[in-house]
Amino acid sequence: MNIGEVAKRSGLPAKTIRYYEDIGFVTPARGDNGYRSFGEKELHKLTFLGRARGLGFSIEDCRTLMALYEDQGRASADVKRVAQRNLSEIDAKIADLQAMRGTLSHLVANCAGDGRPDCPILEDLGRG
Amino acid sequence: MNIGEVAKRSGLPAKTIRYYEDIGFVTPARGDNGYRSFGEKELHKLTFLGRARGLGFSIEDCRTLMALYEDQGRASADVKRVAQRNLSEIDAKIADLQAMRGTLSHLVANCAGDGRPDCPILEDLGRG
DNA sequence: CTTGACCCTCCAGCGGCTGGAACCTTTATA
DNA sequence: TATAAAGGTTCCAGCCGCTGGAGGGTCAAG
Repeated sequence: MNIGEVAKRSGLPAKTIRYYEDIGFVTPARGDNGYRSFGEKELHKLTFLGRARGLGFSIEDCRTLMALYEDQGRASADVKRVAQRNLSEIDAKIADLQAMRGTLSHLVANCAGDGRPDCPILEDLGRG
Repeated sequence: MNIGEVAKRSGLPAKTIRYYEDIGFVTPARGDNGYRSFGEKELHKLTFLGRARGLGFSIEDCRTLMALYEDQGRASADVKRVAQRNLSEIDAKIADLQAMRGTLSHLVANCAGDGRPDCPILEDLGRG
């Protein structure tokens, strides 16, 4: 399987797949023409990776998860720990964004948004 | 005022202030010793900037907001437009994160997290 | 034999800083 | 007065996770 098909089937851009090879995530074989040649296993890995990234896991987390995935004797506790840490990071980000959102939506709501120069948004930002 | 004091009073790291000078946000005078010399106006600008960044505005948005702030005849509509766009970007990010959070917390909740290898988190990620 | 789709490598850049090296200046202390 | 600590300077590199583009090679169809 060439990179184009793997890209299609995994949902990852070819560029990203090459990058994942660079950082040692997959090591596809090479044909005589120099083209990468992927098997089902590599495709599966990449799909796993794409999903994990989609759930907000960092590349390093993915490395850990991948290793656990391939270790038949792993303890689910190890996986859960990684996932829970990710979950709290996500929660922290959501909280940050919601705090921003609160302030900003308040300001937006109070701004006339017309041709006059008076603007509570700028007033707030400029409060020294 | 040297950079250290501006850093303290604006809440921004000195490094960041130097960076903001690099990208043309402030242009402090220089003393004979080469040290940056900030006035109240620069401090105020930096504080504005810090607040705007804290509300999630991009550097480019900040540039726009700063210009509007300094333009006494601006229309509040122009400011509001920028703020609203930022608000929808924040909303989009929150929605993304909440989708992740939903899936992930579901998986975490269903993972025993003990010494056994069975793990719905990995199972889900590996679903080809 | 050419066209066009695919593949390759390598380098640069995104945003917004941040760390560190290597150096100079000012201030406080012994 | 010597010196050490605390501040300032520049410049270059790196963070994350890709992404774009240049400049090429390869392959299948017409």
